[in-house]
Amino acid sequence: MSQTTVSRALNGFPEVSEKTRQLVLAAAAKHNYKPNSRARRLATGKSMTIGHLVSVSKEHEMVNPIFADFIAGASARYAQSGYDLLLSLVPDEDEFTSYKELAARSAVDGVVVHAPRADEKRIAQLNDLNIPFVVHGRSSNTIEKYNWVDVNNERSFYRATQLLIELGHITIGLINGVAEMDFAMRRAKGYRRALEENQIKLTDDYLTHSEMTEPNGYKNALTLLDLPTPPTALVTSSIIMANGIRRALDERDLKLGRDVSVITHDDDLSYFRDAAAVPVYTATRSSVREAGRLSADLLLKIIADPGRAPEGILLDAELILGSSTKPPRRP
Amino acid sequence: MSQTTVSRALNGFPEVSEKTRQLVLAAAAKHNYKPNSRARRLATGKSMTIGHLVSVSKEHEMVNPIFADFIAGASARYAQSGYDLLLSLVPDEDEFTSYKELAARSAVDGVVVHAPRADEKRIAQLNDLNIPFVVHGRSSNTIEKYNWVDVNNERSFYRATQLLIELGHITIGLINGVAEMDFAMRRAKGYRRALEENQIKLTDDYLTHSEMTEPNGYKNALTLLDLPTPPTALVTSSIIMANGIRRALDERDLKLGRDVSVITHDDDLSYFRDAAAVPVYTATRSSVREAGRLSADLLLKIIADPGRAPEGILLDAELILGSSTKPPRRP
DNA sequence: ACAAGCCCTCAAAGCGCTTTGGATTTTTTT
DNA sequence: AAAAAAATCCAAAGCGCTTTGAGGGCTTGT
Repeated sequence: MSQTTVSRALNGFPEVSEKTRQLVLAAAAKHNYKPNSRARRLATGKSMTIGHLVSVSKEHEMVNPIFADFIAGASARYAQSGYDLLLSLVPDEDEFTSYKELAARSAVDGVVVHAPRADEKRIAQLNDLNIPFVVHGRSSNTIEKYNWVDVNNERSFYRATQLLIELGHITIGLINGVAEMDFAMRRAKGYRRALEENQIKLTDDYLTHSEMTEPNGYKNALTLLDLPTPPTALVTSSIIMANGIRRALDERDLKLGRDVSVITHDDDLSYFRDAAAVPVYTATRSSVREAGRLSADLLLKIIADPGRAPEGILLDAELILGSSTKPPRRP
Repeated sequence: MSQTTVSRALNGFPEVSEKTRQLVLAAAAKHNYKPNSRARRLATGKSMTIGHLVSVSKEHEMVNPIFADFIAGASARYAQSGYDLLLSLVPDEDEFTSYKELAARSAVDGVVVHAPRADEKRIAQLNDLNIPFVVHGRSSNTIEKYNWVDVNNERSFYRATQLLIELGHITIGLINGVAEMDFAMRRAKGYRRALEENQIKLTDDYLTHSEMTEPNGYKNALTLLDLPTPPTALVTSSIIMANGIRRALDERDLKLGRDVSVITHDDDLSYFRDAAAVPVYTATRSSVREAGRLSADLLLKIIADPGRAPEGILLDAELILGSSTKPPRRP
């Protein structure tokens, strides 16, 4: 049997009879034959690989656990379509170089951009390189068109803050992510808008920006609690920070909910799933794993149809009521 | 200038003059030329890719955040040597199929095996497939030789338990990982050995096994605290579970350290780094990122020299004193 | 100045597939 | 039953590199 026939049978071309196809498939299964990906990729001109470049700041060397869940979502989708997932953690100053290199050696058919900043150079760069990409998040100060999957950060933090205000809180802190990140900016915006609409004036002392680690949650919570007029409620950007905040409250002998209300953004991480009948935290919840799935989906569509107009997918974070929010204690 | 010369210049062969090489390099840099990886891989017969297959249990769909840090360590090492990292999350029943497929289509030059069980079929399977691999962890019930990088789990949990006993604790619980996992088994063994050596008899009620999530830490801590004779000290396998334990203590109005002592294993995750002058948790600490680096290192060595005798690298977890351990309160 | 030797360069083959275009066989039509 | 059409199959080219085996230019020795 000729090579052509085998190739056609395996790749589902119509020029081969069903009978032959079955024969070929049976033989392939028997000998555990799979076309060599290297040869196949060279012949087809596709690399059947999606790149995920995660930038790691040189000093901090941190990898946000949300990547694990995001990638878990994406990976499942790639597997379905026969794509491989190439993961690369790059020092952030080398980011562009890495993209360029990937493009030059044509190692990937597309990439996912993680953690965009409000000013994000990568978008223009990738458009220049003409390599299909999807951004997980958005970039406020970017005018170019691009494909993205994001959560309604501004609106959900507006709602979270609004909820606290309705409960009677007036002094509300925000323990946010790194200031340059787009999502952090949007969240701060939502928070500020809610305060303004209710004529609440708070200085920026009530707003902290940092990498969303547990220790930072702790530290920033302490800082806010030490203000002359400490907040009676906190909004925070990550359930991991919320864990740190809880520790800070504990140390001050304050009780979560009773003494200080907390609303957290909840990415629905598999190792921090808040699935009790009454959730521990009142939260703006949106599954990052689902975002991964959708991003992968969108990217594969773009690759299949390069002429496609850029699309944005906005996910709704739900505001979930838990037991970490109560009216402030009467003084 | 001929293709050969360019190829040789770029790949550092001695048959080309230094002058020519510089010329070629300059031209390559100018046009941003990088050899097409697909073609190169076909020609060389190497795929220059390392596979990381992470198995995800279908029901739980969980991705342990330690992967993020482990892979961060490994990724850096691969990048240095020009290798790509192929990440695949596979439902655990498909594990072997995935390895076989990867081997058949020769998509990777080697793989890293994550989270081995005490009975681990993958090791024999990979040996059969004759594909270079390194196990992160070990498999107690496996007689075959293989390369591994592991922490001294038994010893460090022995020491942790011993420390609690020396402080005066007699009722000590262990909140462990999934029972089938090799590391969990070793940790339980170390814990039991310390108890036995001190003639402390405790039923298995004081030992819980589960996925190492925050909610499980919480739930299992509550279970133990509800025993007729509740433990005055806990050992746990993950700092994430420790966060859950802290929440459980909080709910019972117990103070970490004062009322209940806790020692946790600490993988030194970047988002949970316990770096205070006096650490929050007394812990058996070992950087999983470093383990990633070492695993990658070892795997690349094996690939470079297939004749190599299998090697095991045993890392020492340090016992770090923090403020979560005190003598038990006098009743 | 010529031959020998060395260093550098080149043309061509091959990696294992896919894909094209033509050849062969089978089926359908009249 | 012969011709036309359809269904199969096959040989060969090509994907963009690396690598082999051979040729060309330059330096050195006599």
